[in-house]
Amino acid sequence: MRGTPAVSIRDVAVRAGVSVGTVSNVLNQPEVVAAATRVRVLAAISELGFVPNDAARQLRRGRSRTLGLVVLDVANPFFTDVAKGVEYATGQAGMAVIFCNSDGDPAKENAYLDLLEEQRVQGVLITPVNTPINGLDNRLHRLRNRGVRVVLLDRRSTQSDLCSVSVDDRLGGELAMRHLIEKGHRRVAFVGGPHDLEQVRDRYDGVVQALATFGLSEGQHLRRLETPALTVAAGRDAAARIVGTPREGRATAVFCANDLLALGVLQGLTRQHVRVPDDIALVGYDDIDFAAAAAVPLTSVRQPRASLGQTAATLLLEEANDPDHHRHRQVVFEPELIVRESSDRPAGHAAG
Amino acid sequence: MRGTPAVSIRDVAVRAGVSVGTVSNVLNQPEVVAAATRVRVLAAISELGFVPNDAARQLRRGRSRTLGLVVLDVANPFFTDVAKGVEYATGQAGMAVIFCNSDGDPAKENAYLDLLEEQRVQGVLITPVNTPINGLDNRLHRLRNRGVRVVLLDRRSTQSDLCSVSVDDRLGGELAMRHLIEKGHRRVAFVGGPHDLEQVRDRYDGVVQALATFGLSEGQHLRRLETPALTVAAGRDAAARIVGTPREGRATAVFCANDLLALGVLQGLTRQHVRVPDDIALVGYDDIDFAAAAAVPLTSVRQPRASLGQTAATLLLEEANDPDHHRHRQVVFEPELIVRESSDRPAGHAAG
DNA sequence: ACGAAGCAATGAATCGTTTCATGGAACTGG
DNA sequence: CCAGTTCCATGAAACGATTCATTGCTTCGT
Repeated sequence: MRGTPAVSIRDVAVRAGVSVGTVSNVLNQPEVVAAATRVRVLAAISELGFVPNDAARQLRRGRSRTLGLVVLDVANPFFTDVAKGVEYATGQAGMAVIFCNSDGDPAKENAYLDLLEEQRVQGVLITPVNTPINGLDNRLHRLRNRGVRVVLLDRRSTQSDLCSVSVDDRLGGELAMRHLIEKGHRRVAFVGGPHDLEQVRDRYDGVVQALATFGLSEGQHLRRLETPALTVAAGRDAAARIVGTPREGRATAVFCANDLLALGVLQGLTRQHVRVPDDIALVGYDDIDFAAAAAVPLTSVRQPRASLGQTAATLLLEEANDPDHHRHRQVVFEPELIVRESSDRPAGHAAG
Repeated sequence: MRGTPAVSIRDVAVRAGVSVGTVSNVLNQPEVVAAATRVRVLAAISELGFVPNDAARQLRRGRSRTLGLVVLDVANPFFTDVAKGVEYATGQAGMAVIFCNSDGDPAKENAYLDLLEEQRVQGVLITPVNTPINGLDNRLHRLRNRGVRVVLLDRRSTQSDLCSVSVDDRLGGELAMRHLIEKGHRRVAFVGGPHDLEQVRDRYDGVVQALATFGLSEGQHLRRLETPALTVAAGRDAAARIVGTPREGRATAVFCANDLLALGVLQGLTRQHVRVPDDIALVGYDDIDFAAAAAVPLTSVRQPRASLGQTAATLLLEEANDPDHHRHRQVVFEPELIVRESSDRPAGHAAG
């Protein structure tokens, strides 16, 4: 009942009446083996149900067939979509992904990096917990020195000695704000925070940029509501603050630094019987699946999530396959504004 | 610049002036090594930055330190939460998880199982694409015969030779329906499908059971709307059908087989200016995070997702650590009704 | 008919660990 | 002082694959 003793390449060799080297050749470079022999070996493999032991192969070859993906939160749809992109690219190349969840905790991140190093992964795709300000953090640096390739995910590498794949957050903010301005909104609230998150800052800068483009002053047309986190609860609170202000000075549109905030704002507004988009327009960021699924479908800035993952994986494989000619690249994707009902009405046309 | 040649246990041995066996002992059973020696070896390890090669260890030991998790969809919050539970349990035990996404495609599932077999994983936690009607499907059977332990996730094993971890869907349906009946609803729509999904059927059966408990007839009080899938779009369509029926005969409450459907129904109703819960009460299933985040917070049946994953992993580790005394178990969790605003109003009290 | 060349297959060495039989040193008690 | 224990450390074998120098056959050209 307990597992049958594992079948090794040696058993296959015996069964097929050839040497182990030949079996290995059938597996790895079938073209050098005579057709008749190959057929015989394949038959033996299938009769015995032989499955190669990857540990042995890896040991001999010196490198593994896997790569690590370290994200901040598995439960975040953003990262699962990125993961799908990674999976797609690696699947094509016959590689496996070890999916790790740092949960934003540096200790967990470290533990996973250790594990990945023990696994001798070909490389690591990572959204680091601590944004590497000046080049890489020590830990990642050490990894690289050991021959583990590193690609930053959703983070822009400031140094050119490292591949990175990110999205232009400034542009995203600008797109969203231009849309609201064009719809006629002149009092807009920006909801997001903490403001020292690079992504929040960049999106805000884009907003300011859009105002400038239209010759509108920041002080007069923009109100910034800082939140303690990018969560639904924080959005709900922000909505309360917005509704709390007298109607005359109240923003006619809200742009949130991510969709969770926007969903929270929507919930808060709904609770206070403020209608979206009739009374207040709403724009989110990320275009997670639930943005389109909201009670009022949410306008949002879409990031090419799957492409992010796929490109990151491709860069890594590229470097792995030809380390000598590899030039590190910093790929920056452009986000796209998806207009839906939550902002699709000219400002000030509240239908009673 | 390219990676330094890897440091092996032999280098550590030389540096510390001991034999390789001793270094290995420091790593695996420190207590048998004299304190002074141990200190010296540990110093050498840290000076050289030695990281053990897991492939070699695995090859020698014959088993790996990893386990596979195969789910139907990484992007589904249900599975990511399960994954978190798995991760928690395995992290405790110092094991790694290879997270695989079958996407409901038998071919992908198969490819991943091959890969996991090559990795010689200790075991596999899987929600199989094809529900194993009579015991295991061939593929999983073969795996088991090879010594790979298998635990079914979110599927009940009908045979006692296999561990499984699932949730009582019938009870979940019953809880939801009792709640609606107690709130005074007497015309309820059940939205879900396709009806040959076991989970949909079980939840429906629970609903019928609840009606019976209250002595209410199925024909008179229940209307079943079958959907082609458990998606937001399908929910939206269902809402249109509900709103399409004349007010007198219209359901006063809707129970959806999952939260995606419920969110779709909510969207559809909102679009038609039907208010929830004032005009129609709404109950979902799964209690995904976005249920609480909906414009009208959704009542839903919560499944202990993380516990599912954690328990599955624990069962597997248990079996792995002591195969001889292991008794296969089929764990069935109880779901819990989380009442929120979407159903928290007595029937027929529409506020104008 | 003989040497060269080409093609297939061989089998030993190797990767980095763990494991375990063996050995030596240091103690113990009589 | 010796036999018996205990305690540590040693070093070679083994895990299952890949790799490559070597060998054995054919075939070909002359």
